[in-house]
This record gives sequence, C-alpha cells and structure tokens, in this order.
Amino acid sequence: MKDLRAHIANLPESVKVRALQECRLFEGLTSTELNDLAVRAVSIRYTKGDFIFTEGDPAEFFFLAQEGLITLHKGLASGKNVIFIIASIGDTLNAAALSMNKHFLSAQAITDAVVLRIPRNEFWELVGRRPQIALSIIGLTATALNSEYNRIMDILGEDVELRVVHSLFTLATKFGPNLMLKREELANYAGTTTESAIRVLSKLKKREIISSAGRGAIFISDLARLQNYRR
Amino acid sequence: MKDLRAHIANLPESVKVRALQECRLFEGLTSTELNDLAVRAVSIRYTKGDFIFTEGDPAEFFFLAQEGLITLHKGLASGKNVIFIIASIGDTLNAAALSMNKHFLSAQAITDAVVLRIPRNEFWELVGRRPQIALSIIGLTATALNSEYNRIMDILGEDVELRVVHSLFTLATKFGPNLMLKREELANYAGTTTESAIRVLSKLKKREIISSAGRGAIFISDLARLQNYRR
DNA sequence: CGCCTGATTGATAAGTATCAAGGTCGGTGG
DNA sequence: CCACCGACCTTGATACTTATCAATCAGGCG
Repeated sequence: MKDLRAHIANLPESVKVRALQECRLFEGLTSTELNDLAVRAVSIRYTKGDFIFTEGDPAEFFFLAQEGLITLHKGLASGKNVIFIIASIGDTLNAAALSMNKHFLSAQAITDAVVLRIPRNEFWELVGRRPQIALSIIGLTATALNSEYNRIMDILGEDVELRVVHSLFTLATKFGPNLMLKREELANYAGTTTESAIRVLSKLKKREIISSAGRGAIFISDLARLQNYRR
Repeated sequence: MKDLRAHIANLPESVKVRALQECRLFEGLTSTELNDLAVRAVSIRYTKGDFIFTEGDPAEFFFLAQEGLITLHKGLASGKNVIFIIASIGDTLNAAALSMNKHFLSAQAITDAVVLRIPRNEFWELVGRRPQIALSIIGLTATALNSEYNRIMDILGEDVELRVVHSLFTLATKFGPNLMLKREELANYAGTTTESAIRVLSKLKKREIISSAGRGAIFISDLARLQNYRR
C-alpha cells in the first residue's frame, strides 16, 4: 500500500512566482503582488497516483499545477472514469468550482507532481482587489464550457475512431508530439475503453501516423495527417 | 416561406424590469439601476422557429429570455442537433459566450418568444460598475460547466433509456410536469434519436409514469417514480 | 526467475441508429 | 362540411458500432 500523504515542499518564493506567472489568471499582477501571493501560497508535493482532492469534497483552497501532470476526472458507477482535463504547469485545478462550495471533479497526479495552493478566502480577497482576475475567471470558465459543448458534439456525432484521433490531436497541441500517457488514460480522456483506444492506435501505427514510444507513451510522428484524419 | 424578420416590441419599461428581476445576474441591483438597464434594453419578438443568433456569429449583444421557450443548441454534421439548454423567462442566452467574441451555440425560439437585448459594451460597463455581477456570471458559468460534466457522465455511462428519463426529470424540475416539447426536441436534448426517445416514452406510458398530453406535449404524472426509475 | 502491470488481439453480445412503413391529428381549401 | 395534406408520432426489422469477456504477450522490477 502506497503512502498517500503529500508533503509540503517549502520551495523558494521565486519558484512559486514562476508557476503563478504561467497562469492566465494572474497576468496583470505586479511583481510585488505576485510575491505577496507566492508568500501565501504553499507548494505541496504529490507522488504519482495521489489524489489532490476528490469530487464532492468542500473546496477550501484554490489549486494551481506547478509541476507534473494532473488529471481532472469524474468516476463512473461502473468503476471507469472520464478524464476532462489533463493539467500541467500554470493550469488551475478548480477555478470554476471555487465559486461553488464543492469540487466538481477529482484531481489525481499521474506523474509525481507539485501543486500550489492558496486558501479560498485569500484568493477571493485578491479577486476583490483586482477585478480583472474575475474577468479572467469568466474567460477561463467560458472557454472550458465551450470545450465541453464541443466534446459532447464529438461524443454524440463521431465514432470512437474519430474521437480518439481528436483526443490525440488536442493533447498533442497542448503537450507536444510525445505524450506520456498510458493507453487507459487516453481511453478515459476520449470517453471509450482501453481496448477500443488500442484498436485505433494500432490502425494509426499501421498508417505510420504514430509510433509507440514504449510503455506509457505515444509518439505522434505525423501531426498533419492526424489533424486531417479520415477513416 | 415564413417571415423570419423579428419585430422590436417596445414594451413598457415595467415589463422589461420584471424580466430583468427574474435573472440571477441582476439580483443586487437597486430599482433605479434596473430601470436604467430596462431603458437601454430592447425587447424583440420572435415567431416560433426563428433564430435569435447562430453558432459562430459575433456576439454583439447580451440576450435575456423574457417570454416563451428558446433552445440553445449546436448542429451536427449529420443534420441533427443537440439541445444544451431550454431557456425561459430570466435565463441568459449567452452570458458565458459574451466574454468571447463569438456565440458558442445557436438560439432558436420553439414557441413565439420575446427576448431582451442589451449592447455588449453597455453590459460590460455595468459589470465594471457592479463587480458583483461578474461574480454572478462566474457562478452561472461554473454551474453550466458542472451540468455539462454531468451530462457527459450520463452519455458515456448510462444507456439511452436512463438518459431520456433523466432528461425528463431535469426538464420537469424546471418547467413543471407539463412539458410542451415535441418528441424530437426531447430526443435532441437527451442526445438520442426521435425513435429511441419514443420507445422510452412508450415504456413509461405503459408503466403509467407519463401520459402523453397530445401532440407536442408530454405530461408527467408520477414524478417520484421518474426520479427513482430503474429499467 | 517469476510476478505484476500494461498492451494487444480476437470472439461475442448488447445497445442503438437507421431504414421502412404506417398511423393519427389538426388545419386548410374545395 | 368533408376530404385531403402535412407534420408529428409510433412500431417493427435490420445492421452496425462498440463494449465486454477472454486469452496472450511483453517488459521491468523485486
């Protein structure tokens, strides 16, 4: 049984500031403000597999990814789960949910990861002082909403093959052609089963659009053909 | 061919104020402010079937439903479409999309309808003066986002039968047990075909959970059994 | 070396869209 | 006033997609 307790990292402020700067929400802040925020922020280190928070938990902190990959997902009664977002440095884990009292999604580290966290009320105080941040949250949440509309269109309108291809393309746009994901994670992101995702990958490999880069990795060798993919 | 041109209604301010009051965004406003807003707002009358705006159009106005039912949907390549929201009095048609430049969804009147519209920049000026409105937009958008997460879980995790049942329950919670919707509209809301939706309805009628209330209507006679429905 | 996790392929079954064929109702025009 | 027409509703048969179940393989790590 793995030790699930996370560790407070106590990183120097400069490292935290760098993560805050990566986040769209804090774009307009002066370096003094960023420093203030960094002082209030605590970095926490998680081990691959650890949960940072769970769907339905009270949302007491604002969370920001600082290092590593973190999935934001929801569990299905059948035991499988659906990955909505894969967060990396500068991505907020729960900016939208913070306005409600509970987390919408679960956050789980899929690599070793470091997360910045700021108490909920301190975050809202800052938003009160800097209304621009509220507008950025609106933008962020609206963008997320639009992505989910599009995902639904994809799920209802396209077959599994196209969905996996679209997922690969989206992920490659964010993370580059070298995806450090297991087949299962890709499947959960695309909303299908591991087996079905693998069948699509096999087909893509035969067409030399991807080449598997070993366990837990997928290398996309021809992004252009992936984008214009037709069965 | 139907006349698609909508008509400016020029309703008295008091009628417009009533619609504004129904909207969660304007809860904290004084009656003076509401009146100011009502003066700037134009009511427009649409005939059943008319489009108020279309997916991808530039979002130049803030829209609020004042009378009638309006679907917010997106078209699928196959010609079918997916209904995300059915808006009625007090519902915003595009609060989230207003922060982007384009409409995410199409808005179509499915009954004769009246809509309030406020120029985009005047709306944002108001938000600037009253930061509480920005927070309400965050709340509204976050709630919408959470709904779509749940819808995706439903689509991926439940069969069509449960999805139609859930849709009926959600709609009945908002509109009451007497739903003035065509089978096709219900199907588009549930993300299935008209035929499949009808098969579910037939089953529900056999179990006396619903009774069809004539063409273009569904009457839910046993909401409790609908909520706890198992196949 | 053997075990555990992840990847892969094949066979099968279930669920649902699709296609096809009426059926029903309300409105409209002769 | 009646008959027809069009929109909507309903049911049945079929085919296709994809989940599920089962078996095997590959590689890293203790």
